[in-house]
Amino acid sequence: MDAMDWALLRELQADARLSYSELSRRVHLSPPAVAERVRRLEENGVVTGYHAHVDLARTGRDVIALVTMSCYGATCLLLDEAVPGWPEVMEIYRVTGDACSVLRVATASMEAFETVIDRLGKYGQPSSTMVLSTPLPWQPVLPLP
Amino acid sequence: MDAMDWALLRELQADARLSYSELSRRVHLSPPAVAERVRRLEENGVVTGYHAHVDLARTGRDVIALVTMSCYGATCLLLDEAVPGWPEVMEIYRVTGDACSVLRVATASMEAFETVIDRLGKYGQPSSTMVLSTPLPWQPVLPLP
DNA sequence: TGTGAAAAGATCTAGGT
DNA sequence: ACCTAGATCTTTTCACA
Repeated sequence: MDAMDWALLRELQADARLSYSELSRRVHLSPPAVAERVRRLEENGVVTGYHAHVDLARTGRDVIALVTMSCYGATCLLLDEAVPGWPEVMEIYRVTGDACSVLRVATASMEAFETVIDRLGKYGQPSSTMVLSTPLPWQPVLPLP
Repeated sequence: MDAMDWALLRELQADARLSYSELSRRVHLSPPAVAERVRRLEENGVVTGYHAHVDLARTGRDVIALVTMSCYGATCLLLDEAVPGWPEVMEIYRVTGDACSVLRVATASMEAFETVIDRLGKYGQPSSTMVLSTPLPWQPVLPLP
């Protein structure tokens, strides 16, 4: 992970669709050398994927919430392989504290959100905090000073 | 937003670096037609960007936390344009409830995390929950049934 | 690790249905 | 809105430093 790798990460985090030749211009390296370095960043698991980001509101997901689950024991949500497949569940974090996990949930309506909460109730006690807006939806990973 | 748009969104969320010709094979449409539809999805703000995702642990960010900020009033964190620029702050959500916002923070060490908390203390009361692991780091936005 | 050059493949533009 | 086709640009491969 030298300065060149960080330069490539910076560019690919900002725009994952940049061509190798455009990348090569920006970091001052030949296209094959860029391709080789990017391949290694992928192989070493530094880059975990390239994803288009989608505006939730513009795709009909008007209700977004952070749901804190308290469900220690055999019924814990984290033990069920199926939950990460629910399309309303965008992220799951296992956390310290009174709760066991935090989920980011996005549904089309409050009614749809209610049925997700009902389904989550099988695993433990859900506690919901509604997201009003997202002042910072995403920030690239940069080298820390 | 017809079935073809959803097919393109599905593919570009799974792999943002797919070429238009590879996309055209997968959705059974000519490359120029694919390019035109993708251009419109970008223009309409449905697609907000294409981003390489980076493994935080493999880039030296060993401490991840969800920090809930209670800071209503003139000193509120959400009023300071500078905070979204801090490299340790990966996401900011404005939320309902006793708190005003939730931040996802990633630092190299507990010591570095402590200094971020100290800096956040200027805006209000931070309450930290540590992230032990991330069973679901990301889920694509799919059309809901 | 890196480069340069040639083959293979992708994109863009134009004209047509 | 979509397709085809040709010109241009990009990616990939490979010999070599």
